[in-house]
Amino acid sequence: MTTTAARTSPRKRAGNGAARRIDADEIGLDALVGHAGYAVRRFQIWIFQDFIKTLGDVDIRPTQYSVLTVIGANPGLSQMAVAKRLGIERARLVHLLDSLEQRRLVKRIKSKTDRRSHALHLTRQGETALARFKRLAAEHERHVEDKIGKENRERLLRILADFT
Amino acid sequence: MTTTAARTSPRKRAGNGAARRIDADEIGLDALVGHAGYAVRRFQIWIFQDFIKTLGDVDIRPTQYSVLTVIGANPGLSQMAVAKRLGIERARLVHLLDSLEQRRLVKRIKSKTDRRSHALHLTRQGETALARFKRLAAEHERHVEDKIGKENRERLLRILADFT
DNA sequence: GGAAGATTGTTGTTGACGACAACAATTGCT
DNA sequence: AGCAATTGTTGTCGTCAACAACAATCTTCC
Repeated sequence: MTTTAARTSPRKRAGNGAARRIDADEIGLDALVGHAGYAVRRFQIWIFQDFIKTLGDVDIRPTQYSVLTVIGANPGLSQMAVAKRLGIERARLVHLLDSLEQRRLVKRIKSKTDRRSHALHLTRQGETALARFKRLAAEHERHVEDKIGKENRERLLRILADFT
Repeated sequence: MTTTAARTSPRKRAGNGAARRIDADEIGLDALVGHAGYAVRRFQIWIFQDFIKTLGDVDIRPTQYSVLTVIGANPGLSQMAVAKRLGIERARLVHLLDSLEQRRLVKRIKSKTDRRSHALHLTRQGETALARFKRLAAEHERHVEDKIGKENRERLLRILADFT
């Protein structure tokens, strides 16, 4: 509770009113550099924006893409199973599926073994649409490579493999 | 537009109703593996939750911490400068500062050189509080190390250095 | 077999957050 | 002096996570 870490070299003595014009990128981040969370947050914003832009023509957002992909690879899953696997709240998945079902990409089929749950399937057009989405997503992934480098991207995927 | 990539090996024939119990982690992610965005999103969620939990006693969220840190390292900045540097909307920063000012951590001082803008400063208690926050944030960062490994964390920071 | 407890999908609320638009006060440009 | 740009502010809208409550339906246990 002493003063040791209190002030970490203020870069600019500001008696009171801000003095001269500040060039916006000469502002120190101090402790923020070295915080993984900050870097990851900024990167994630960049990556999502590029994804949304790249898949803009087909109007598919990252979460929607992840839902479609999982259903496509595991037809018949329940909403609970999809939600748990993707780390989405099941309350949230309801709206996502409402939207995807209105667009005729997904079907909710009443399960006969458990009448509480729905078995999720892609429609025919859902499957062909997903194929197109995957091509666009691959293009997005190439943008990531261009941004951080091919090797760095692979390194990053390896580091974060446990979180998938 | 053909059928090439349409269905990528559904792991489980689901005639209609979902058959047996699904063990929740035997669900394939298919194309999602290999997408940097997905891994980064999951990691970011983990990291934020740990940050919020670790700084739970002092009730400081990541964005608040970043604002305090930048002001602490660059006293006298305008709201515009802080917002631009951190990639926050200036509209959003208004509420953040309202909250931090109510908690007596930050002062808005009317600039004399530009009467539109405010010079942002930490209060006395803001400085001592930030020192404590930094210690807790360092503890959080240690959790990250425990999770992905010391070298991996450094590698990751190096890869994403451009985004800070 | 039947009561008690858990699960599934659904609806609704709250709060953090980003994206915009509009506005008054002030500054800068010319 | 006049007009465009900037700064802080207020407000709206949409996304998203976290909860809580509920009806219908399993599951468990006696």
